[in-house]
Amino acid sequence: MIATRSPGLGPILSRTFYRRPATQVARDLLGKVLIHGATGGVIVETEAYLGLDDAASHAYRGITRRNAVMFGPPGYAYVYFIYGMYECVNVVTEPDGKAGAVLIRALEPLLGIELMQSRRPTAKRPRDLASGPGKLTLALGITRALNGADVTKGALIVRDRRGAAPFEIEASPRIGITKNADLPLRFTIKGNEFISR
DNA sequence: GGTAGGATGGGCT
DNA sequence: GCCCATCCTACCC
Repeated sequence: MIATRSPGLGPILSRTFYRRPATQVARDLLGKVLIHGATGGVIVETEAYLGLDDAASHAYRGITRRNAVMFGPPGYAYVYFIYGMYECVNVVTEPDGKAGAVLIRALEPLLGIELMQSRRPTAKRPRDLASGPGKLTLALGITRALNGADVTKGALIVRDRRGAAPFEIEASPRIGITKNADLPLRFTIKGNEFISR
């Protein structure tokens, strides 16, 4: 089902949008468009990661060199390296000084699809291009060089969308974690075929 | 349709 | 030295 596809990009999301609780931002990012350079897609799956109270969060044990961006001002990218091979992208939420971020887990490809395919030669079908946090960073060319980048301006941005069909939000447990794994902090566009599972 | 196992290296105890 | 906010291939229904 392609419930979200239709043209009409709106304005870039403001810093105020991100200066809110991670759980709220995670829900509200669904249906928005993540863009890097000539490539981009509709956000169809997110996860909220909280701060010092969330054992699954990189921020749980306090500030370190890796996670420092999560403790800074909202509206910046937190990109980290995982499993020796992949990178994942978050947007930082909450006011400056309070840790929180939203992991972008899946996109419905929208812009620069041919370029994404060339970056993801193992993808057999469009739904495999960006249906996972490591896949979408490859498809969009997002690397750790973008850690700390301002997502309210520049090459990596999130834009609103006009004229998209309405959708339902489904909440479920976060994927791939073992600690604090019961909370329903994963959000998906219900029925969308581009989610990670 | 489904899943088990391996790849691969930074981060932190 | 162990733990990962993962993905792909091979193999089995």
